[in-house]
Amino acid sequence: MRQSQLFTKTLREAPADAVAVSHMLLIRGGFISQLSSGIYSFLPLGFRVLKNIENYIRKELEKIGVFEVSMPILHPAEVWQKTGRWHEIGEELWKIKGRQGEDLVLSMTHEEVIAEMASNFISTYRELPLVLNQFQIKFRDEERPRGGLLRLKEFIMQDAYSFDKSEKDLDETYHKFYEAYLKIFKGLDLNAVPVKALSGIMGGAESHEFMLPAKIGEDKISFCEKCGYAANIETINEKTCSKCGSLLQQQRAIELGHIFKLGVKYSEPFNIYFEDEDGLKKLAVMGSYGIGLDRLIAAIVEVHSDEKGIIWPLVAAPFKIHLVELSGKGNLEVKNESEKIYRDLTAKGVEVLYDDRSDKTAGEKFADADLIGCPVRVVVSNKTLDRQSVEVKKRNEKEAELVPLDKVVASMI
RNA sequence: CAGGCUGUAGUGUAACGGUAACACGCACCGUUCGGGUCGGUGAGACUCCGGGUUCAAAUCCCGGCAGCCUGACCA
Repeated sequence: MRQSQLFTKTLREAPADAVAVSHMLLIRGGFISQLSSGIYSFLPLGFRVLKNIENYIRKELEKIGVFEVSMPILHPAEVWQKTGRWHEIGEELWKIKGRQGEDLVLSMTHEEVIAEMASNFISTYRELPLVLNQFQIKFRDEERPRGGLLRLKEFIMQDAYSFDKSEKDLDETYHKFYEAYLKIFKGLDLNAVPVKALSGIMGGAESHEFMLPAKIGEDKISFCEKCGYAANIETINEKTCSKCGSLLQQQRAIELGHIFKLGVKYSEPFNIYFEDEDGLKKLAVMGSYGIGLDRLIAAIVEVHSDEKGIIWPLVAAPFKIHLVELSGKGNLEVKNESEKIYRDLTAKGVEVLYDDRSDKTAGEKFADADLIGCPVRVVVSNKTLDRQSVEVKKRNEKEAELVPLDKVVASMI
């Protein structure tokens, strides 16, 4: 993509009301744009990040055998009344009226809808376990949205729902997600720690939250920096790590994901019965598993930035390579060589943001590249061409290196 | 929702109660070209909205609305 044509530009200063680092940088870099409190648009750069993360998570979850679906965000009140959550959940549940005066709910979560749907299809143990996944908008009428993307009224969630034959089978499915989530966060360079948690309005027996230690975090956890052990709700007052014995740190953390063993809380009201091997009718045992993608983006930026801007992990980066040409007004050789590299890399399927702007100085281009934070910056200038090469610098490293022109494309694939 | 803070151009900031200024950004001209070059010209604001006080309100008062921060809940 050519930066000269990119919608939206970077800002030198963050809006005065931005406090969170991620909020400031995402606004300054032109990733998001606020519509109102807790409601944001994704601009081209931000949308690419969102889609990259979504695709990454999708790939990882496909490995544990999920099927992807897409459920409505507009729900008839009846399904929410069936489980009692229509009344149980307070103001946070977004209720609206249809033109006939009928009550509707905006998708706060999808247990009800998936249970309603699954009840029509599950009939035998042979169909279990079943795991359905989606990436869908959630609406929550938050009392107080905050920190840019950290806490929103409307956000995208990866939410999966599992149906098992027994508690024991659910344990297995649950464990698969537990491991998959750890892997997903790790792949995004996030050191998230699982913490045993309360199930809250989701109900069910057991649940784990995946917490990322971060200054801006809203929750407190006891966390061992040595081995990654985190105290759960029962052991929150422990002083030392029960694994390695070192002192636990009280830390603020961001909740990135939450997994639940729901049991039969939803399968019961929706009659999700199946026939088991012995011909007996049994209730399917459910689990649910969710990650907030917008918050995930904010969290990445919170822990991966410096004073100059964002440092995206490879899988999240809007572009893998930021190609910067310093042709000034007239250096055709630099221009032509840059265009060629851009064409060649793009043809090979490499995602390149090409700073072809002719009205910007080198300093501005560098500042923007640092702010936007693509993992690799490639500079083409008369200086580098004198040596028949380009300059390659990783965003998370200090030193740049020269790469010969004839090896550039190959080295980037 | 309770408490607090703040609303001035796209962004950041000014303006004693005297009729809105500066920087960045944007447009144009020239200049410069490896870390936000320099100079010039120009466009851009019913000072959030509604009342009130006053000869006079961005400024003081009241009421709304909006945004942010602190709490609880959550991804």
